[in-house]
Amino acid sequence: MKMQPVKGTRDFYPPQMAVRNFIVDGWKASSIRNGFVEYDGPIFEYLQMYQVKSGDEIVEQLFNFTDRGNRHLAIRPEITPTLARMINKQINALPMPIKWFSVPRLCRAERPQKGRLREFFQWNIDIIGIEDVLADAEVICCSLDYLRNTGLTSKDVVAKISSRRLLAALLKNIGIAEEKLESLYPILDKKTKIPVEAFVEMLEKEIDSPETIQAILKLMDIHSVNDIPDIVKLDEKAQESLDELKRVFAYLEKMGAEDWCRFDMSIVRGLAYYTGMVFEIHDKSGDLRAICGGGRYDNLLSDFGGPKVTATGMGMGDAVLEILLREKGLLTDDSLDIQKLDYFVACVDGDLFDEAVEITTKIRQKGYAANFSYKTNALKKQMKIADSMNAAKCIIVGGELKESGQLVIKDMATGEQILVDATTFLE
RNA sequence: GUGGAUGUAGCUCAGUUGGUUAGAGCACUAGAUUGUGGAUCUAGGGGUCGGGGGUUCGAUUCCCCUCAUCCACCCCA
Repeated sequence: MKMQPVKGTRDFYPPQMAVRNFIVDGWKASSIRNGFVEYDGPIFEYLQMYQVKSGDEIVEQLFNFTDRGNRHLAIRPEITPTLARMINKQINALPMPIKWFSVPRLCRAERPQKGRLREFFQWNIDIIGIEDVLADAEVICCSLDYLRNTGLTSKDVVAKISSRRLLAALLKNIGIAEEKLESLYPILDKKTKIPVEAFVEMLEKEIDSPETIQAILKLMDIHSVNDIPDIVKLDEKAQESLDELKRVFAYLEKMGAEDWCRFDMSIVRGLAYYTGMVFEIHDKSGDLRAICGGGRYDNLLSDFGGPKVTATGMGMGDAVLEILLREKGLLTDDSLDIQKLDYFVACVDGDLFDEAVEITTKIRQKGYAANFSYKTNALKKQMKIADSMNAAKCIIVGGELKESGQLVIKDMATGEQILVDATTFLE
């Protein structure tokens, strides 16, 4: 019976695994540079955990199942709920602030397409317990820090930043009721993704007043924080939110990221739980979906039964990132080593085969990466294998060992070879 | 859930106005006077032409169904 891989999944053969490691290692290095520590949780949780903050629609996008104890479970589609659960559980013991990162493997039952799979990896960083927007700026900077380290520049990507709090205050100012906001966010989120007519049409379903719709259109067209007071009257709350957003940008400037960042009213994020700063990083050509997204979610921990603790964070998936890095030539198939050896042991004399195995074992016991050929075929052949395995050095076990107890050690990069005493070398 | 495109070797693809044993490059294996890698050359293995049905003397080619993949919608934590 021919078995097929499941839709939307990937097989990581060694070359693809090298790519995955390249990405994940970069994420981890950036996290550590920026002072985050790693955590992880289970790959499945109670289904209910994902229903708390999202509706039943989300459940259709989940891989869920029932275990033998009739527990309704789901494979994690994101790790933030797990994070909230874990932090709530130990909230009194954990030193604040918490700066944690994770690279969870996630699954969502969506239809696969470019940059979107059903199983993927997502880098998450979160800062919990810092109310100041300094934490928001730091999250953005850490994301950019990683991207900069891959070789991307501010010409390639841009962090688009806005504020849910500001948006809410402004919408209220133009006469939108508090309870309307939640249903409006997903529509506003589409502003730049669909034609204006379609956007207006969607708004008309929610809002009766044509003047209000016009006001929204004007609002969504704002491109600079400084233009806001000219377009909308600011009440105290809006002014506060605006000042806060300006402080985010001030911090970003101090962190040297101003070239990479800009205010963008159209960044809303579909998700309901964001309460403050929201951001997405996009490729500048705009052909790809968002590279990463995140923001402040001050109510999530309390929504999960904990105390009210402030939090901000972001997630970056591996699929879009890989496409972008390849497009920019920053990741090519032959730029990554699949294997690296300190030594390859080549045996050219059938009588010495057991010796060669012993020698390899001793080298391994000394802590080096070593491999040998399973056959004593032509040296030429074995050199080729050594080369394909990326061996730094090749040890030749042959006549010299028989005659004078010596080994030939060839440096594969320079081609130079030396004779060493086998016993001393292996001590 | 909707629409479009594509399925030929491990990979990227050619091919056939319907006609004998279906090809190339890369990869793999083995060689090129048997102790020296990255190159070149030679040879070899590997395909029920995605699957099923139909038309036909004959189908990889034409028709229908099906499955899969990719792309765009929907959605996107």
